[in-house]
Amino acid sequence: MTKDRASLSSIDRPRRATLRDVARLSGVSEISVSRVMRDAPSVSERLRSRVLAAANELGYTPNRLAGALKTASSNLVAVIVPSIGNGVFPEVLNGIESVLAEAGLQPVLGITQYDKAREVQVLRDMLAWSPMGVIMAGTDHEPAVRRMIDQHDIPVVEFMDVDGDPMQSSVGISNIKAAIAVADLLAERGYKRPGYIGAWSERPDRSRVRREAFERRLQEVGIPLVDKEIALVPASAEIGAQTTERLLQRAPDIDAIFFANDDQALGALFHLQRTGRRVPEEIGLIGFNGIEIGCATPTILASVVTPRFQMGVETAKLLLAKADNLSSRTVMDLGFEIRLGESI
Amino acid sequence: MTKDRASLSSIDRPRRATLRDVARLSGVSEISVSRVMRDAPSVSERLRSRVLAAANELGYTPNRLAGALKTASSNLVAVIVPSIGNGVFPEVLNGIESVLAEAGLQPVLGITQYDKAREVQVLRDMLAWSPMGVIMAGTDHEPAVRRMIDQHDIPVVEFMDVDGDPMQSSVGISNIKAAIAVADLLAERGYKRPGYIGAWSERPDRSRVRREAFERRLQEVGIPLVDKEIALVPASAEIGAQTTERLLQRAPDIDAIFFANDDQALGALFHLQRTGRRVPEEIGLIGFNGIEIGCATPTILASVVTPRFQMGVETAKLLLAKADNLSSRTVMDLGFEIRLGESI
DNA sequence: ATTAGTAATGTCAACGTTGTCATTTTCATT
DNA sequence: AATGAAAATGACAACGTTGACATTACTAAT
Repeated sequence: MTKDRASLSSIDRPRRATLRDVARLSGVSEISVSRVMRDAPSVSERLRSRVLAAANELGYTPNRLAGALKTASSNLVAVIVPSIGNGVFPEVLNGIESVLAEAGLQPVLGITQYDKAREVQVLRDMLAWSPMGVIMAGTDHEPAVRRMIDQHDIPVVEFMDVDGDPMQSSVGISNIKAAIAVADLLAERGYKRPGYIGAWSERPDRSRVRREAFERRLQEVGIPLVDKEIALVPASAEIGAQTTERLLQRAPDIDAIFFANDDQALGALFHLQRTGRRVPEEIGLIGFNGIEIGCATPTILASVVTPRFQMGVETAKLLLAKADNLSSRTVMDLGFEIRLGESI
Repeated sequence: MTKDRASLSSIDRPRRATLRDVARLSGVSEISVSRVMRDAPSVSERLRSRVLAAANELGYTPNRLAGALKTASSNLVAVIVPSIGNGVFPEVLNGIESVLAEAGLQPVLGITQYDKAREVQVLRDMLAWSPMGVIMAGTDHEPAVRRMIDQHDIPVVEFMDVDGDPMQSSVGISNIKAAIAVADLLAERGYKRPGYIGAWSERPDRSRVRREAFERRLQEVGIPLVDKEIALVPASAEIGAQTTERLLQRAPDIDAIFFANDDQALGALFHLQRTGRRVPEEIGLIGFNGIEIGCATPTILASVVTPRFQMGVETAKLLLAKADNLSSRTVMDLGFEIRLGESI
């Protein structure tokens, strides 16, 4: 019964230093240490340096869990994307991160695998950490998502898509406008028998929206869609080659194809060239997203170039703005650009 | 002086429900609610359902900040990568996430921009959240990194590279072995005048390690490196074309090039074909990483195929294992595969 | 030297959980 | 019915921080 304190944690190894430890060592109060660590005002230079020295000596690291609990706010930002496999989300993420890091915020990553139910689960898990904001892809969610957001009332920005109805704000491009632009382009260039190729059963929904708009517009301009082929698996160059082959088997007279993504489009381009079909003379190709490699191919791939990095940047910036003014509502259409290339 | 409580938060809007609220509504103690929410043992079915009903009615979400503070442990995992722009880290991340999600863990993403000082800062910020583990790229860090890890004693797995000396465990491939394999391949195929192309001033260091091993081995097998060209900017297809052109300008008799990455290699491949040089007859090309698109090109790109997704998976699995047994030390060499393709 | 006003520091009580330990209930045995 | 053991529930005190408010130390004006 001699020893009475500090024998709780495992023998000897000093547990993580706390404010109290720093306070004791530097002979000031805990709150003063807290103020120094947070660069709060009203701290004398003398006290500050004394505290800093002690903190340094102990290797003190603030415990954000405690701080965030007390202040009911954190520097965490929930970032929810459907996937990180293909090239589009990493680039947006990159933009998001660059802005968040600047502002001292930390992204917590959630991946939904294009599964709406999972999205709800992921969001729930993230909200448990009281993030200061939420960034998520797309505007089409389970009702539970909106409820949760409302309850926590926390800023949210949805990115990718500007066609849908956002909970608060959205940043992206209009897939419908893009589809129309491509349809018009095909008509203008004199194509008569257009086809369409997609992947992964049109996940996410916005690719379906785009295709439907494409079909509608083609109808309007008098060159209705001849046929389409939607792969069941995620997009890839190889799948692009396969789906193209299948599509052309069924409808050999197709003279142009609009792809849901550049991976498939490139696969198709290479495949057609390999098998001796001339692009764009015999068949025109246009992809979607405008990935960098498409600019370097012997035949430059035509594509709808989406501003992915910028989208991330603007999304994050908008979130920061909303943190100050929650009620603001913004829909930011960043627009796209059609790179004509040589394949159409 | 009539009203006395609950008038703190903004008028009317109910703040987030807590355990206490659920407890009151269901007429049980807070700790019981806690137990139900955590699926702790020793809870009767009757109580469980009563609590669940109340929790549901209030839309209760546990506050992990409080829980984690109390238990001094979280389900957060710090994941620190140099970049998310190029194709390699997203794929690893993908693997990591798939395993973490399965285990109910959440990745917090930190990006260092290949900056060692920034890595320290990022790690510090993340440790403030008491993550249950840390995953970081590479084995070469500032001394402060190791100190922080030691102090928090927390499991860490370093991925990418298995040549260096890990803090605890590492998962990846040996860049040195890969470099040797490529050098040997070139010799074996009868190339006499090899060149090398890299990017971004050889960030990260492991690309430098690889090149040096490459040079050393070439020396050994009697076909010393003729020349190299390291771009100052990040890798891309376009840069690949430029650097190749520059290299060949200086040393037109180079008959094979080893690239630090596939983006540059593909850019080079396309560029050479565009400008009428035959690959591999006049010049052989081999890249690094084995990105998917390289398999689909008219001339299939030779490359060192790295198991990026698997690397992520094994890294995360290893972290989970270490969570149970902190002291375990493992170095897991996943190996690589050389895809010969048609460009060499 | 007194005063008033500001800057610097401190005390105390939360924030929402959960671990420990105490108490009560339940249930199979005798 | 009495007993004991196990299961179910609860009371209480932390976890490490910070906001509100109180106190003390300075500074400048009289």
